[in-house]
Amino acid sequence: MKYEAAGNGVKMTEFDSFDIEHILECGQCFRFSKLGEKDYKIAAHGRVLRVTQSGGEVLFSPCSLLEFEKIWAGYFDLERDYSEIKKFLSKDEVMKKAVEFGGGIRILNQERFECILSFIISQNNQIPRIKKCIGNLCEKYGADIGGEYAFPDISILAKLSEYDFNELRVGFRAKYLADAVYRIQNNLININCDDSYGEIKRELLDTKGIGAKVSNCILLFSFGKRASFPVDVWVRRVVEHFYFPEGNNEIEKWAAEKFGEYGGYAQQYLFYYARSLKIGKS
DNA sequence: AACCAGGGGCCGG
DNA sequence: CCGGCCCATGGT
Repeated sequence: MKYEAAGNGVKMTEFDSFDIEHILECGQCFRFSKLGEKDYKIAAHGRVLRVTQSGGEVLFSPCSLLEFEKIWAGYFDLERDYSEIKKFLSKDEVMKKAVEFGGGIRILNQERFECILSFIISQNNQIPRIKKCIGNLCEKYGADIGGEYAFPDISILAKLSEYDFNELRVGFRAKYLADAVYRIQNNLININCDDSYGEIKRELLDTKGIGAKVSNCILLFSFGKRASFPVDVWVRRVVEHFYFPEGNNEIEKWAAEKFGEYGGYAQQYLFYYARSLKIGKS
């Protein structure tokens, strides 16, 4: 991969496994909007970033070289070599198809506070509405960052009541959000150090509104626990369709044995593939 | 153990 | 255009 300053941004070339559409549409992130073909606006790290991809080039703007190195390279997981991951997963015929379909997926390294609240909102909810709810939260309590709004700081949200959260139209999740903010602020969920998978998982599961699926998303997307395999309805459908026509109630366990440390990548390829297939609705 | 809460997008009719 | 369906978790 190469990158250089270009106008008010940074141009990336000679890269592998990067497609901004795959990255944003595979269900891991909610704070983005589509401007055009492989042209997106993302809000993260208190900034707005436009990512425009065409013809073997990706332009990140506005963005300095320093900002690219310090923030976005990590955010987009650019240091990681995906060819090893893909090679391992593609030994399986179904996974080979899924990897080919979503070959440009990278797992973003997202901010933990935002990720925890976002995936509480995501429970029993669909992507357009999740984006709406998070947007409501940011517009009302986040800093203005030039036409967009940053995800609010914990110090702001810590002052809110369940009633305040309810006004964001998050429904019964309001009390979960208020509780999660309290638990993060009081280190009952420790987002500032790198504990083991088991420790974080326990802290998350002890939080009302966070169950198996949501905790795995948080661990995968913001704690770098890449073995996590969140099982949502799409992943369940696609896995049962291809591997267990009779059904399987232990898909997470199956994935752990089959994919091991690559579970999270497998899940993302499968999710993106499943959404395109529209299978199993009968 | 099965079912609802709660709500807005979405799909089929 | 509208009525029923979807959805992850906790509570009953």
